[in-house]
Amino acid sequence: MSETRAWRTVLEHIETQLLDGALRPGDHLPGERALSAELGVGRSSVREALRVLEVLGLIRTQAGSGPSAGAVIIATPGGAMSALMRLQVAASGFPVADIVRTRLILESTVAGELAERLGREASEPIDLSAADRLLDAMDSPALAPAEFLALDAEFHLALAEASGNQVITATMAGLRSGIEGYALEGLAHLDDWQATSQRLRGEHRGIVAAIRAADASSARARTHDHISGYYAETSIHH
Amino acid sequence: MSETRAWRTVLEHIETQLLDGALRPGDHLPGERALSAELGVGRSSVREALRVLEVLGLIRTQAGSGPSAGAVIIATPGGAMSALMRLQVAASGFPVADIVRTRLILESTVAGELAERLGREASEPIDLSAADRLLDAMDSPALAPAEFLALDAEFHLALAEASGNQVITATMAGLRSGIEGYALEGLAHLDDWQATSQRLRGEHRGIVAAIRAADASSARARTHDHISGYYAETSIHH
DNA sequence: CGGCACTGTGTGGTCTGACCACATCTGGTA
DNA sequence: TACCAGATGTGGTCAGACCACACAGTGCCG
Repeated sequence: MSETRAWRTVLEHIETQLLDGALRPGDHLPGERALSAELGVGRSSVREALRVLEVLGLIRTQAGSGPSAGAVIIATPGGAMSALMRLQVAASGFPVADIVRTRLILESTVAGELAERLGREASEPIDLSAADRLLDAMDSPALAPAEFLALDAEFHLALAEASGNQVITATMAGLRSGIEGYALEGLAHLDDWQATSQRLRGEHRGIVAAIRAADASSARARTHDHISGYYAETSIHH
Repeated sequence: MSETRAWRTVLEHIETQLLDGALRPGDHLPGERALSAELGVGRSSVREALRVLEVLGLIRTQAGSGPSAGAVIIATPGGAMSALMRLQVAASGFPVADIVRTRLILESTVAGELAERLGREASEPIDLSAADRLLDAMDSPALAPAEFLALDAEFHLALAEASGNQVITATMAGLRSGIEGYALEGLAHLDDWQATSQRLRGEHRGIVAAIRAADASSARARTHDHISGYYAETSIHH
């Protein structure tokens, strides 16, 4: 039973102190070398534990010396840890409907913002060339659904990238990958793939046109309709 | 560009392969020594990254050799998305500004939708009791910034949960954990914490009131102002 | 006397090399 | 054929060595 892995003991030690109140937000942790000696484990094990705590948002590390930035700092109250872990363990797949609704929110907003910015500031030009290129690529005749889907994904991501918000881009990439399978399955069962793909291509161009026209509300609406229509047609339900 | 911490490059490398589909559940990762050589980082850095992935439930490690238990295995069935998001946010270091902008979009929309649904459908009642409870908890006198921050995080998450969209809830949790450290730091440097906390509490109540009044546009605006005001005041910049 | 550059010290960040325990594979033996 | 001891390679861990950085003095110079 004493088979506990070394970094675990470090994690448990800190977690215990957090729950006890011995460590409170804002406190400094002992140095890595001190923890290592105190707990009888190697510094590398201490670091593995600290890395976990850091990624979980419980800790902030800062090199150098001095009071404000010398050691490691607890950044979050104790209960957050188990909560975070539970949350992440419980994540056994999201409902597709939730993914779609989130796409709607994010992408509509992105399209609207692009249009607004393009209308407002000429200083920092918005680069839609990537989107244009993908638009053309999707016009290739006899494109298989899977190939179209890949280009479509790139197109939507290109708009997000044009917006410059890395978080939205990454989130969209994640969402997309989460439903890729469903999306492909939906396309494969379509009655008239040719007609659908033509409609989707038209909608894509409409979105870009609305952005270029600096028509934010149209860009938002077209994006919204494009995505919701897509999932409605491909019969993707929760 | 060598600014990136070594273990992050490992994390990003694996994350990319996961999103690409190059690594699928059940696959074996290269050995720690191989990864170390391949990415040009030390084995200790590889281990720190693997430890994070393990705690996040994305990976299983097993000592020894042989096919079934030799290397490291991707253990995720596909629900890894929230873990991935948290990873992307917390580990790959997004600009704080992007995180804030994404919060603005997501949370404003959530508040607006809650208000709309509360006004429309009486069939499926919206449960705001958790939010109410946290509202009261935040009224405790002499609450330290860190404690307030924890309750604040729970409050915002409670609204997301009330909306029922699991993706948004998970994303918000990830975003939040990604900037917790910065947020705390910002609060610690405030001139008048008492006044600020009182204002924030008032804004919280205003948001909930707007939702209860089924006033979607007000709920959206109040949420937007609350969040953007918060980050403006705490001087959190990218 | 006041400010500024320099040096010392301790921290996290990283790499390397070395063990250990274990699961597996190998090959030889009964 | 059946079985068992060594070879092999993996993750788990440790110790030691640098580096870059942030700070606290220190002391020269204006």
